[in-house]
Amino acid sequence: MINERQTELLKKIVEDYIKTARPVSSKSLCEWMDCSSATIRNEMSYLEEIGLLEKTHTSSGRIPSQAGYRYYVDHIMEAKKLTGEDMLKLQTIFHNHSLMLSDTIIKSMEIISELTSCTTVVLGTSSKENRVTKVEVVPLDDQHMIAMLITDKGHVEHRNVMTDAPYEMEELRQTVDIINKLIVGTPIDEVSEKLEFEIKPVIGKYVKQHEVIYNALYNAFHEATNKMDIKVTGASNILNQPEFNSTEKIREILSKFDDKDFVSNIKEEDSGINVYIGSENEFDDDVTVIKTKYSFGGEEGTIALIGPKRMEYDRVLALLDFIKQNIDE
Amino acid sequence: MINERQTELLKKIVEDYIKTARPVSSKSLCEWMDCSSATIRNEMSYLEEIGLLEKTHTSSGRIPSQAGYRYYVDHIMEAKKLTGEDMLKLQTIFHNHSLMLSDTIIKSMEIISELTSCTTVVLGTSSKENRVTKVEVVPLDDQHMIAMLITDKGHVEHRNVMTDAPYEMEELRQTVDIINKLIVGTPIDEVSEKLEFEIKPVIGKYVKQHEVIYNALYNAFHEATNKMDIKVTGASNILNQPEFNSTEKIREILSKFDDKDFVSNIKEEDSGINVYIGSENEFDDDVTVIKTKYSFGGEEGTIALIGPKRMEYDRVLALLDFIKQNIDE
DNA sequence: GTCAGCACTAAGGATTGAAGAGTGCTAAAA
DNA sequence: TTTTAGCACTCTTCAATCCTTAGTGCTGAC
Repeated sequence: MINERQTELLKKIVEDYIKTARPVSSKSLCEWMDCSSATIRNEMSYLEEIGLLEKTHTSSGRIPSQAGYRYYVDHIMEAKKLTGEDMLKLQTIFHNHSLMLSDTIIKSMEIISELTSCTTVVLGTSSKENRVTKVEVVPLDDQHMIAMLITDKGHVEHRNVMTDAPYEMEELRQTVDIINKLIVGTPIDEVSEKLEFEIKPVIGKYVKQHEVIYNALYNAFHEATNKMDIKVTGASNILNQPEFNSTEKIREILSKFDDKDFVSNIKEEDSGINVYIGSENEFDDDVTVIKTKYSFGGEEGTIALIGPKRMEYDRVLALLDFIKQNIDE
Repeated sequence: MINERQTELLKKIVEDYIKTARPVSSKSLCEWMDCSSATIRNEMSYLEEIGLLEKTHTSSGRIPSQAGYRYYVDHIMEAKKLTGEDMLKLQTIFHNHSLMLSDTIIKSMEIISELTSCTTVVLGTSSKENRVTKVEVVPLDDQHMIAMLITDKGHVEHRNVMTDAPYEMEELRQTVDIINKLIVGTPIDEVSEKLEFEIKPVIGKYVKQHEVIYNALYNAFHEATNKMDIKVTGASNILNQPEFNSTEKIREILSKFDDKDFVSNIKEEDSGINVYIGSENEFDDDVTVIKTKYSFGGEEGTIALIGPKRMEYDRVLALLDFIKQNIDE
């Protein structure tokens, strides 16, 4: 479809534009291509014709179109090694073993956000593979308690619970015993169901105050097994990018970052590292979203990076790849 | 210092400016004050002379100066009741008892942020009054475990821990038993100390693998008792305010919101609801910070609201007061 | 296929002019 | 002594205009 020289040219234009954020003119490439600007213009107009380049106005230089970026990412760009500097910054975090995995991920994404002036998102859920290891309830007073749920993969959720009426300690103990006997080993996405249809009747049989205690605990565990952690880091870093210089655009993008339901849509299904450029993503036509799934033990989630279409694809991919590798240890 | 008519005038100017975000002209107040614009100009120029008003340029209308806002807040503004609408939106949250307190606070601050187009901050710590109720450790495999610490006021912290070398289950159990026997009742700010100087020697005496297990647990509990929760909500809402219409300003403010160390400085010492206008706060000369301490059971923290100096002080104060009241139940 | 040359286009910046919204000041009226 | 009408003056805002500059497209020759 496009010959070698055109490929080289496209590569150069994409990379120049990524670096400078200004349309690339034919003249600026004369020296590099060792020919006149007219020749380059001929090639450029061909690349424009087939949709890989575009102009911002009739007499401007060329910038890559969405398809141009796509072609660059798919066919031209070479995988890059991390620079020593980038690697160093991340490694110190992964070598700090006292951090929880989720904190490690969040911290590294913070760093990536700074390194690349993009915004990063970490979506965590505990996966279906998690099974309940233990349920623990610590009473506080006669109407409050803490309910904890621990899974075999090391995930912990806890909720402060208030009952609608005072309860008896002994009855609470009984209830928890029953739950523990019946629930251990249940995959967490089946916990609510199991509580309602299998465990509730048993409790009803043995415990007097079953209504009050069961309801409170059911709510706590139901919530705990259905929550999704969302962490957006470095939302302001993306403002360093010259394309976000209108307050309108900023408002638009940032309010999307604030919208949890919207952000949680970023969740990735595919297992590789995938690049969604412009309209290919649901987020905004002016950004590129790069995302990948991770899973370690029972923690499972998506990490994503959001930046201008004009982003350093090779570097960003190298960084994400490094993180992904490290999560899988 | 200023007579009644001047007070009325200042009040009107502040409130008009808060509403419209435009300098208030003498002519626009003629009808309201039932006199000519010249008379109003005379009064205005006096208020300017004593520093309560200022102009944006020689022939503009007047806007309140920082001192003007201060005077308004201290001497003129009347406490306002919440409107039914505002109250309704908040009440539904406070009546949902299945939420943890901290979630309730965060949710209500989200709503306030939206209602007022300000950004809100919730800083939570578990106070010194929290005492350890129980320490629980759940082993995952021979090098991983979950360490949990529960306080009498219902605060829970947990960490996934990895030891430097494999450990024996039995030894872990012994260690945890010892810790539990000695640590219950300790105020959480003394936990690290107690572990190091009183508990470590005992463990050393009875447990073979004490180094490996103790170190891992010490790190977990040390971190857990020193952490501070920071939650910034509605950072993008503040962008609706017309004063934040330059990308420079936006960048400046938002990057401060992203800086956790900076945000944690907002912590409030005083117990009332306090208003810090412009240079009175550490945040930025162009904003007002309103903050107050809350404490409920052992949870203690600060809630703050950050917006333009031109904010609806009466409404914001009423909203914060309502939350404060509700936290204290 | 490459290139020099030229006509053409749009953006960006500087300048100008007119309109509008205010003020300050002064002298007269109340 | 306070209020007011009137006027000169200041500054902002907006649109129109002009110039410069950085590009392109095209053509015809090499």
